[in-house]
Amino acid sequence: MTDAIPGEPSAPADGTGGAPPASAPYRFDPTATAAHLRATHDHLEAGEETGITVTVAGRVMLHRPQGRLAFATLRDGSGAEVQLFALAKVTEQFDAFGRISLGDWVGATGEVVKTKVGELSVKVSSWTLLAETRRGFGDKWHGITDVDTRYRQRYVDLWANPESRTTFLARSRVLSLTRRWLEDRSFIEVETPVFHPIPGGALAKPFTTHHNALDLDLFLRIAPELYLKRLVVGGFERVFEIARVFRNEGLSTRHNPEFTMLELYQAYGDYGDAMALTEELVAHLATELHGTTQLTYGGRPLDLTPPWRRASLTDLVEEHAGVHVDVRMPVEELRRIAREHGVEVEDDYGPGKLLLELYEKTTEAELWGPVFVVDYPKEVSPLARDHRELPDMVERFEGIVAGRELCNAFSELLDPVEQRARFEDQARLKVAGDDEAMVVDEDYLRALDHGLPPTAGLGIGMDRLVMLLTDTASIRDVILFPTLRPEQD
RNA sequence: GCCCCUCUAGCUCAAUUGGUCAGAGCGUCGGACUCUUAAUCCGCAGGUUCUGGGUUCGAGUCCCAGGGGGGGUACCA
Repeated sequence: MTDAIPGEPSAPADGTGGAPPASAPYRFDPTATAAHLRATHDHLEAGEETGITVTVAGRVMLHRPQGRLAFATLRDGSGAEVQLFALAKVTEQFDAFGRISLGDWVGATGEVVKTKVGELSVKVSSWTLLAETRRGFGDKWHGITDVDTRYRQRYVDLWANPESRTTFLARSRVLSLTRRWLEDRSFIEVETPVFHPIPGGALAKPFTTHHNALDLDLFLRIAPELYLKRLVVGGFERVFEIARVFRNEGLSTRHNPEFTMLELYQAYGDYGDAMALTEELVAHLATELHGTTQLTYGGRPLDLTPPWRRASLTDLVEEHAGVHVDVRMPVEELRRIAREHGVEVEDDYGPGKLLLELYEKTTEAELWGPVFVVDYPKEVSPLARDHRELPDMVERFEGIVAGRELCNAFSELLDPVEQRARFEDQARLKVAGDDEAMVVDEDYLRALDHGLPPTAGLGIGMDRLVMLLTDTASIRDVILFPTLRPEQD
């Protein structure tokens, strides 16, 4: 209805004009959604009228004024579209209806009908402009394909590209279904601090910030793990948190500096329970979203049907690198094997680190999965409990799905004395220059002193899980507002 | 951090080997039209070709630097 000014706001400096129009109502009461109308009135014959009056509201996606008639296609929050059908004889302010612009928000009241050619419509008796667009709305056929615009102006992407909308609705469902599924199994959802005085629970570089009143340096959490286990000590036997975590690392199609991690802890369980829980949860989500656990990802089949394969890390290395390795081999031999397989090694790598490097460089990328990679070296797993059979190993697994890590879990380390020793090993690495190593968390050790029962712990990258379930290639396609460099004028 | 690719009206895209090439469709604005479906038809407006240098008689096109974005790699769960 107004001049859409390309690129720049057109509103006069005095603040008059522009959206929303002065005439916009303060509230509006739609009585039906487009999806509802389609579901209930699709059977109408062409030309049939119902006598039923409804009020709808949404954004104008197409507009076809035609003399004494005018049509507009309205899309609303239901994601569906319904046609508005205006006639000079029937519709109030008919002339103005003919000047609606693509992208305007319109509310309209009228009878549910099908036009002579069979299009379900609201025959508009009265209508109101709820907001007008002052920016061009994008190509009505191609939508918005420029990825910069899609990420920076998600509000445009969501309207212009239905598949984007579908993906984010799927994300919302995944979170909702996950909560319900866990609550049905007696897990309670908790919230733990985002500000940590000591970064912990994972090996990663933190963001730092400062609290002025306390004159205190704080870290944005890299994982909620240590707080959640404190809650198990406190008697919350099954807890979970859907936690935004922050890691000061590179960006990629699989990495965003802030991302969402589901962590859960289950008292009296071990890592075998965590595997069962993981595969059941993921299968449940796939079934709810797609009606099947047989999916495709990036054009490749992906069968999420439980049970998933379980294979030890060392067996997988043998399978893919063709070499038998064991964490108890002499460190020189492991170093030689690693070098032979083109793995760059540092002098201070112990046997466990060498084994992990060998696995990550030769094997991990070859795995499509789903597969649980089971049993990791103690040296690289400071929070996991000693393996009940294998020396120098811990009860830990990672789930690899579609060639990438989806989750990480273990039988939790319970013993405060052992935990202190692990922390101190980490602290030595930190001093030696490893800025991802952990530091000693005295309060966490004190919590363990109070007694942590046998506990299974699990962390799932929810962004990556949503990628799997929506068949999207980049994590930016499942994060509404991904981290980008700021625009500059 | 490093490497490669990319950036033209609001949107989607064109512009032989550097040579009136700055264009089209859609959208916007104005007009016509009583059942349209990406409606159709007529008309107007709309660009510092990401920015800044350079080479050249001549640069959207080639070179350099910077910026945004994408992909890969490194680091990284």
